[in-house]
Order: sequence, then structure tokens, then C-alpha cells
Amino acid sequence: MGRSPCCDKLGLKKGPWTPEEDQKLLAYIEEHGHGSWRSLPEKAGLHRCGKSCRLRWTNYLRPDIKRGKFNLQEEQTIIQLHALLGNRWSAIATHLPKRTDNEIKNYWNTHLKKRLVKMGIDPVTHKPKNETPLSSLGLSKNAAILSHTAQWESARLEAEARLARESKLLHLQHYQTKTSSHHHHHGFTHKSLLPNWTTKPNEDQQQLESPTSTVSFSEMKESIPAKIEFVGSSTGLSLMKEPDQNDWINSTMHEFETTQMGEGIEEGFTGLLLGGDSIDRSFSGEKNETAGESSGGDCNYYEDNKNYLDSIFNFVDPSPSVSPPMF
DNA sequence: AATCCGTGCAACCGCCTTTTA
DNA sequence: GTAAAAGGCGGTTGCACGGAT
Repeated sequence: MGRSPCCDKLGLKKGPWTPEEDQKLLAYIEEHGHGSWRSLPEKAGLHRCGKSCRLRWTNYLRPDIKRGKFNLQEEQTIIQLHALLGNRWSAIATHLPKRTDNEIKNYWNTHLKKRLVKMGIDPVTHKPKNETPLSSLGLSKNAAILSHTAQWESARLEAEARLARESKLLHLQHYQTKTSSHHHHHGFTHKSLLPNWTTKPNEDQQQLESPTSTVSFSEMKESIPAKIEFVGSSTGLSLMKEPDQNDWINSTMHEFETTQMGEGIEEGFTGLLLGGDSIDRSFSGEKNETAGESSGGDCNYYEDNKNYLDSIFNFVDPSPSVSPPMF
């Protein structure tokens, strides 16, 4: 019964990885694929546990990782998805395929969460901490609808995330097969895979484009089965998705594109959340010369919160092409 | 110049889920 | 069907670094 006994962890190295260790891990995975993480360290000549190797690979060495600063769209996506999914970083990461869950988590904790707090928005619920002024604006109703819709969206995104994971797995298997049998033809070398240790990570804004690539939405669409059934984890929600009918993957993509790229979002949600220092100043009562008419002051505080809720609401508001929840 | 403090991030830890013998 | 290994995830920690005092 069970598997072979676990290794004793005595004598295994911990802490920061050296360039030599990275080199070994990369060389091994490039040659053989990772296979069983458990047995990898010994085969690769590393005195690490498999878990540590997996973490190093997925969070740092993987060639398809985009490093450096998060751009506007990425920040917005994180905030919006966090409003729907909470701290489910891996699910959020499936919508930012070149970012790791760890990186997103760190970025949320160190940047985005603080911004929300300064705006007077609870980073957990994404609701204003003081509901009263917003209620007077008639937003409590919106918040209720948002909450309801968010439940539906959460179930939907959960299914999407699972599909993305499965698709990713297929790609990884494909990659592993390829690397193990055709590793001379994969088009990247140790040198191209290795991070630049002579520069700080953030200085190196070059994206490590992967020849193998992680899942993209277009790839997802191709890999999605003709008929999909999923059941909401807590609600018992059950949905059937017919082919060519209300393709919610397409709709979600469209939502991403239109809500994030379109119609002056800079002036509302994005400008509010992504304004960095200008936001800090506007909420601490200082005058902000660059933010123009919408900067500073209590009136704009409420207006900004309204924009914030509206933005999330727009994000989760199903477009006409999306099937309504079938409760 | 030395020290303190805040920030950012890589990596670890522990728990939960999935897989497999 | 069951138990244990393996994988995955989220929370947390510790260290390096830079700016302020």
C-alpha cells in the first residue's frame, strides 16, 4: 500500500539558491523534464528537497515567466479578480499566465492592498469601510447585486481556472515530451533560460518569452471541450455549456479587453487605484496638481469609491452574450 | 559614517488535495 | 477501499537593500 518511503530530509540544503544550483536544475529539466520532483534532486545532483526544486522552478527559473513591474492592465486584473476570488492566487494567476501566484501574492500584499486601505476600502471585501455615505448614493443596492453576481462569477472563474490548469498541464506534458525526445530542437539554451544574475531582477525588464509558453486564452478556447459541465463548490450550482452558444470564455476575454482598455477608465477606477503616489496624496488631503479636477477632497473620495465599485461591477456584470446564472 | 526603519521578494512551512500502490 | 506519497496552495518569515535620521 502507498508509495515508497519518503526521503529523510537530513542534510538537505535550504535557503537562497546559488547560480550553480540554478544551472544544475535548469540543465536537468531541459534535458529530462522535471518528472517526479521527489526524485529530481538526486538525479540532478542537488542537495535540495523536491519541493524546494519545484518552487524554484515554478517561481523563478521557468522560462515563461514575465519578470519586472506589473503593468496597468495586470494590476487591474489582479484587483478585479481578487474582488471575485479572494486570496486564491493560483486561480488569479491563471489569468496572468506569465506571472506566478507567488509574485501576484507578493505584489498584492506589498502594493495593492495598501492602496486599497489608503482609499478606505477593505482589501478583503473590496467594500468601503464606511458604508453610510455610499448608501446615500444608492450604492448599497449595487453592492448587494455585486455580491450576488460575484458568487456566480466566482463559480465561473473557478471552472475557468480549472480548465486553464488542465490546459497548462497538457502543454507541460507536451513540453516535457518534447524536451526529453527533441531537446536539441526546442530553441532555447541554458544561457537564454538563465536569469541575469549580474543585474537586479527588476532592472531586467526583458520578458523571458517562452518557446513553450503557458496557456493563453486563445489556447484555452481550443482546448475547451465541446460541452462543459461544472458544479459550484458551495452552491450546488450546475451548468452546462453548449458549443457556439454564449461562449463565456470569449465573453470573459471580451470583458477583459473592453473594460480594461476602453472608455476612459484612467479617469475612474484605474486612475484611482493605479495612481500610486497621487492617490496617496489625494486621500491624505494634500493637493495634487497633476490629478486635475478629480483630485483630493472628501467629495471625490465618495466619487472615487463609487467608481471603484462601478468598475468591479462592470467587470462582473454579465454581458448580453453571457448566460445568466441558472439558479 | 552609523544606525534605524520600511519595503520588496525569495523561500520556507504547514495544511489540504490528488494520485497511486 | 485505504493509506501514504506527491503535488499544490496560501500564509508567513527572513534577509537584502535603500532611504531617512
